[in-house]
Amino acid sequence: MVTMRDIAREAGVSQATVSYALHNDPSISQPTRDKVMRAAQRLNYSINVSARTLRSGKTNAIGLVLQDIHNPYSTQLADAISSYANSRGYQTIIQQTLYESTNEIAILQNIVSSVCDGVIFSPSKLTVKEIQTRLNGKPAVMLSPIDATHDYDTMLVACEQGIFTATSYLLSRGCKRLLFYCADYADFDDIKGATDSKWQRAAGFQRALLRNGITPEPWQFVPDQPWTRRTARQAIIDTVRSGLEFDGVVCINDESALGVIRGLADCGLRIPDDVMVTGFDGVEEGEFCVPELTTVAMDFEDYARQAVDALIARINGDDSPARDLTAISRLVVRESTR
Amino acid sequence: MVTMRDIAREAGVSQATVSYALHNDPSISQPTRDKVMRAAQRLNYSINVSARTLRSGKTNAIGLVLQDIHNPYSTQLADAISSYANSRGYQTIIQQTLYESTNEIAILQNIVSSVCDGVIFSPSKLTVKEIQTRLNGKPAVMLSPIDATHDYDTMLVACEQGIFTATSYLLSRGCKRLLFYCADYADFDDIKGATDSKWQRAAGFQRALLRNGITPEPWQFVPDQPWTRRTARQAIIDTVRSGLEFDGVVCINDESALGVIRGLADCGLRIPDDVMVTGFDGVEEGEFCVPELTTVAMDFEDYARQAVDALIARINGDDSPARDLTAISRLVVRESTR
DNA sequence: TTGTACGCGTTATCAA
DNA sequence: TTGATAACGCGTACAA
Repeated sequence: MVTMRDIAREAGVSQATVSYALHNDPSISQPTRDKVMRAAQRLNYSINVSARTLRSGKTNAIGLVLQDIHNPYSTQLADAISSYANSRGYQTIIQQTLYESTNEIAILQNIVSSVCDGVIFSPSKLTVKEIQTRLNGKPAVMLSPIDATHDYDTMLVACEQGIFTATSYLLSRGCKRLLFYCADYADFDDIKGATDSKWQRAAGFQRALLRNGITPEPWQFVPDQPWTRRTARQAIIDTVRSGLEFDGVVCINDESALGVIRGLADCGLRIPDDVMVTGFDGVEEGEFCVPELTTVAMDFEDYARQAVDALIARINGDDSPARDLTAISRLVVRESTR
Repeated sequence: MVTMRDIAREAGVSQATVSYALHNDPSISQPTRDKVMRAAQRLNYSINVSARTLRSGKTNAIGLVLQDIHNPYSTQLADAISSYANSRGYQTIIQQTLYESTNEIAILQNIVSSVCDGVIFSPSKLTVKEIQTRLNGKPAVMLSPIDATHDYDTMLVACEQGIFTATSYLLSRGCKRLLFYCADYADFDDIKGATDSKWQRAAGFQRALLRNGITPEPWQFVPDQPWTRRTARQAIIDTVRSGLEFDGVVCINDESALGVIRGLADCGLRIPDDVMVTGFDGVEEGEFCVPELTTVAMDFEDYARQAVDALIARINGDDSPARDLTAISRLVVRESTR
């Protein structure tokens, strides 16, 4: 390994001079700087990141902790965040908790161990308070937490509003028997104040029905499932086979919607003629499936920008009160609705 | 930040004793160890990774450098590799070169800076020789390089064989007018020895035709394109509009195949009745698109295991001659063929 | 304008 | 069985 000492020897200066020269410190003369630069080139020098971090306390990296990167939403989010962080001079270290609190704890440990300067964290089992005690003062931005505290900047998605929009759209297109995929049935009064993203989405569905004079009924709710293509496909097949009649499915996210589309195809139902389908997220796959997916699309770039900007501000010492941030979303009408 | 010194003070021992105790060194007595452990718990200690790395020279991380993580193949590969590396006690740091040699160089710099103990590298512009000089002796495993050297273990995919299998299958199902998406037409003799994965795939297509007594002709080759859904969709639409008749498309990868399926749907053609389609990779999306995609599926777990095992062996000092490694692939027949 | 000296938190060697 | 002490490579106050 080539160190600054090696360059110093090669260039006939001290190690400190090398450090200054490589950082373009104005106190170094141009000839000396050139001499150092050339020596560094010749020896193929590259700085030791551990030593720099140990000395400076800065890593120039942010952590991105997601529950699971094995789905298009997460990978698209990771892509957007790492690209934008990069443009702001930060590396991104991506980790997944796989819905295990032990992993959450281990990752938090690791983050505090000066692996990164701050973290964008999507909690799954741990509450914000529990996270906070383990974070030991490291800056963090939370992604849709279970409990609403105001200790950290929080990225929100307008779930209730988005599903309300999608549902209203399906009603306006003539759907009479709408299904919501997926949530267990609950009274509107029980869920309308929920902070949990699942219940917010269910609430948006119910509000749209009520607004149109329809009282939500239990049959309209396909029971709670993991939000994956595989489970959605099977669940909708089972629903069709049960003999239930419906002409539209409001899906809780795009991945489920893709599974629902596939399951309806398995049953020989035509989309949108027999059944209309909407998603929620705006993942790329929705542009290329057959039929293309009508969805409430989030602006991933906007989301990434807001989250990363907030985190970097905190890293740089911003101590203003925690803020709630919401990314832009909009309805994108494609082929899965008429 | 809590350091070993703080624990030492808290537990009334020296800092070195703390280090030994935390590493379960047998020379520390049980009572002392307990005392230290409790103190560490109390203070919510977590080790400083930079200091450990600086001192030990080991990072317990591997780099994964891909050309582009914005596609299902790459994300699935990244997922498989990081999961398996994790099970072997290594963190994975994922980076993308975005097909820019400047990025490749910058990332190599960064890797050499003791950010990780070794790297799994997918070259795009740089030759293996160029990479080697910049790698400065760091262990590496190459993913399908442009030039075949034998300085590094190399992960190969049986491209020629795989496309041969897919093409042969379509011929056996009665296809008479096959298209290959996508490669510019070239004589079989020109390409049969190619190492480049694109030409290997084209060669597999041609060999299957020749084996069945068919002479490949230029009209069968849709011109070279980026391997994305979007370009494939447009290209196949243009091909149909040009009036060319065909009854099967052998696609160079799954993502292209998904675009082709979508483009054929745009043209009102039925799959597999009017046109059959095959892919190559085995990405998950192929199980859920309409129709499901027949493809030559690689075993991502097997691929990840071989690549990571080889790299870790090198990190641990294995200096046997470089080996070529090939992941298992097999034809998976689904709905896009009859 | 450049060099000296020290410390960041850890691990490893040697004494005690 | 434990404790001093010296590195690891870099950044920076301060001296020259």
